[in-house]
Amino acid sequence: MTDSNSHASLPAQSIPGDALPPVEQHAVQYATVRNAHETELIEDYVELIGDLLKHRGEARAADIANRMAVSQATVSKMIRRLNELELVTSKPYRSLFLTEAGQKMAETSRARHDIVLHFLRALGVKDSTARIDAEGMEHHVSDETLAIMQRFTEQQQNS
Amino acid sequence: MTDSNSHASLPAQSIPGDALPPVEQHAVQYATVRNAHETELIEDYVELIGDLLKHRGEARAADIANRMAVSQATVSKMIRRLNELELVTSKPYRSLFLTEAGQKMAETSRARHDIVLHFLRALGVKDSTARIDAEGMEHHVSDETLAIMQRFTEQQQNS
DNA sequence: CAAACAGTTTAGCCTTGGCTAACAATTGTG
DNA sequence: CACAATTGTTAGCCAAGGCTAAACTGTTTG
Repeated sequence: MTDSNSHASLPAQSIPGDALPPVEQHAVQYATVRNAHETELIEDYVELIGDLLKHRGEARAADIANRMAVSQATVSKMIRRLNELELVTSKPYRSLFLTEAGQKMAETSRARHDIVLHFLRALGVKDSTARIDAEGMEHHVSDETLAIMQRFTEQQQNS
Repeated sequence: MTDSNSHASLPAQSIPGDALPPVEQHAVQYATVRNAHETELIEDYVELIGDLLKHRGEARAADIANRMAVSQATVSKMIRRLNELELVTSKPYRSLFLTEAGQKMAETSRARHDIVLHFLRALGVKDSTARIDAEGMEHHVSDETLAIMQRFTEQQQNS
């Protein structure tokens, strides 16, 4: 399969997924993924907190624990980290709030998430699957790809 | 799967990414991602070992370390795990080999990886970006979405 | 054939992100 | 208003996946 594209210019490395990439490039791929993993969870929390604030007016640790299917202790520990990172403010036994940095992160994450989700739906993936896939994919989609996904979704809609 | 949209019945949840999903569904999303993370690294190793065997005839720990941009000690430890999981066989100071289970996993991973990579290229993402994104995305794409991606790529090519 | 070098493994450390159990504070109700 | 229920926190455990440093093989070569 897959000579790829037949007509375009593509002077790039392209070619099938056949040969091994050069070591340095390969290393960058893996390092990028590893890196993404470090921020992933943080972003998920911040994004969720943002959503809860928006739709519920408050974000309680218990809510987060339920929605993430994780123990309250885990959430509590995580909130301490988010505090240290100055992404949220929290007084014990009160709702959480996002700092400015937190809000910015929440918006960015939410936007990425929505673009990926809408793209998958536009592609023809059914809703429940799209939601799951989007949750996993969102942290691994580059800006370049994101832009293309968005364009694709728009085209699909005006048709 | 995948009649999808526009005309069909879809009584489903659909609608914008606007409302919060019901708690249980939300929980499943996160749990699925967490789960994927556990196997991700394993799959990456197995896939890479398979590729090295195929293209180089042997898979040495040093190679893996270089390509993954990780220390040799880390690789060594990981190989012990892969051994325990009966995915690879290794004699000390010799090349690695995949067990049957390992080969199967390598092929599956490789196939997923290629589908995602080719899809991204077909979408118009440039090669170097596509490689990075594919590396991160491959573990989070459902079979349903994968099938759709493959179909899309094929259509794109016969045009 | 011994020494140097490259490759591998082991030991021991660190951080993250889970968990349970026990305790503390807040809220809601009889 | 007291006390039960809910919610949050803390302590202490575990596994995974990194790291460096040190020890050990195996191979190459002077």
